[in-house]
Amino acid sequence: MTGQTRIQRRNRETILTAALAVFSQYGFRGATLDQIAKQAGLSKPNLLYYFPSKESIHVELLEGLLDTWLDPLREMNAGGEPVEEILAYVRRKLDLSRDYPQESRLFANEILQGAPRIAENLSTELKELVDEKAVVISGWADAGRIARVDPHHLIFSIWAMTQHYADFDVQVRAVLGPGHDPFAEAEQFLNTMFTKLLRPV
Amino acid sequence: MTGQTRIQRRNRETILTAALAVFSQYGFRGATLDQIAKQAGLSKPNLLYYFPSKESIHVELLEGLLDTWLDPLREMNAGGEPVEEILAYVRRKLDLSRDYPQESRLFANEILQGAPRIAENLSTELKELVDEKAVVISGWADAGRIARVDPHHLIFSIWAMTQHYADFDVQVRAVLGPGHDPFAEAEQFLNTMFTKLLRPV
DNA sequence: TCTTGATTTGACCATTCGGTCAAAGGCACG
DNA sequence: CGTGCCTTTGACCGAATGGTCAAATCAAGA
Repeated sequence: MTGQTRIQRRNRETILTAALAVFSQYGFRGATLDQIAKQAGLSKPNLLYYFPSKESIHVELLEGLLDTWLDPLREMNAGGEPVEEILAYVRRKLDLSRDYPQESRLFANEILQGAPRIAENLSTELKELVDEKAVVISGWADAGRIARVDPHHLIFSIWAMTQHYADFDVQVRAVLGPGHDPFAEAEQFLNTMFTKLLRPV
Repeated sequence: MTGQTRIQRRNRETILTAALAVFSQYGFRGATLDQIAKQAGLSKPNLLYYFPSKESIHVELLEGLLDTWLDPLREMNAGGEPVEEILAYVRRKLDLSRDYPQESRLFANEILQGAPRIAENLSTELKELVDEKAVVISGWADAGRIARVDPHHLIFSIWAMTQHYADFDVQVRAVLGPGHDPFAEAEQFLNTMFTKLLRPV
C-alpha cells in the first residue's frame, strides 16, 4: 500500500532534505527549484517527477514539521512534578533547537511571512494543544505547586527563548565570540530562569 | 551639503517605507522591485532613479535600523537602580516590537538568512555594545544588587522574548484567540519574569 | 516666456523563474 | 534475450526577474 519503490523513497527523502536546507535559509519565495535540485544532486525535471510543484515540497515539509515540533509539549505530563515537568519541556525544546535548527528556521520563515500555509493549523491544532496545557499549568498554580503566571505567555516565553538559539544562531555566536557553546550555556541559563519564575511563593 | 531636493527626500522616504513592508515579509530574495514599486505608487524605473539597485535599498534600510534597534540598550545606565534599569530596558524593547514590528521582522529575516549583509556589524558594533553592558550587569551582580546570571544570555533572553511578539505576531494571536492584547499581557508577564530572575537572594 | 535641469516612464533586454514534454536510459522479470 | 515500466534529462516555454535607456514631462528661475 506504500506504492513506493526503494528509489522513490530515497529520492523523495533526498529532495526533502535539500529543500529543507534551501527553504529554511531563504523562505518559500526566496528559494528556487534550481537551488534545491543542485543541493539534492538531481536535475530540475527530476524533482518535478517526484513532486508536482515547488509548493507541494514546501507543504510536505511543513506538515511533517508541526507534529515533531509540538511533541515536546504533548509529553508534558499533568501527573508529574510541576516544576520538573516544565523544566523538562524547556530542555526538550532546546534540544530540538540544537539538533534541528533548519526545521526551526523553516518554521520561523513561515510565520514571518504571515503563515500563509499553516495559519489554519495554528488557530486549531496548535491552539487546542496550548489551551489544554494551559489548563494543566493553571491547575498547578491553583494547587500552589508553582507560582501563578499567565500560562499562555509562559509557553510563548519557552518558545521564544529556545527557538532564539536556533533562529538567531549567527547573531548569538557573533556576540559571544569564539570559545563558547551557546546551547550548553543556554541550558544553564534557562534552567535558572524558569526555576526562579516558577518556584512557588 | 544634503544635495537633496524636497521631491528627492519625499520619494526616497516613500520608497524606503514601501521596501520595508515588502522586505520584512518576504526577505531580500523573496521581495521584488515590482512589488516595492507598486506599494510605493511609483514606476520601477523611477525606483531605480533614486536607488542604484535592489540591494542598495535593502542595505540602506538595514543600516538605519541597527542603530535604532540598539538605542534601548545604549540607554541602560550603569548609575541607575539595577533591577529598574533592566526592567526599563525590557519595556523599551517591547515598545519597539509593538511600534515597529516591520523593522523587527526585517532584522529577523536578515539573521535567518545568515546575516550576509550585517555579519560584520554583529561581531564588531553589536558585540562591543553587548560586552560593555555585560560588564555593567556583572558589576551589579558583584555588588549583590541583582542575582548572578550570565549577562550575555540575560540580554539574549530579553531580545528573544520581546522580538518574539513582533516576529511571531501571527502565531501569538492565533493561539491567544480574539479579545487579547498580546503586548499589554506581555508587559505584565515580562515584568514578573525578570523581576523574579533578578531579585537578589 | 523660454531654458535648463530634475523627474518620470514606456519599451526593451538578458537572465532566471516554475514548469512541460518527448525521448532516452535503466532495471526487473519472463 | 526482449519487453514493459520506472526513472532521468536536454530542450524548451511563457512569465517574471533586476536593470537600462532614450524620450517625454515637469518645475523653477532668468
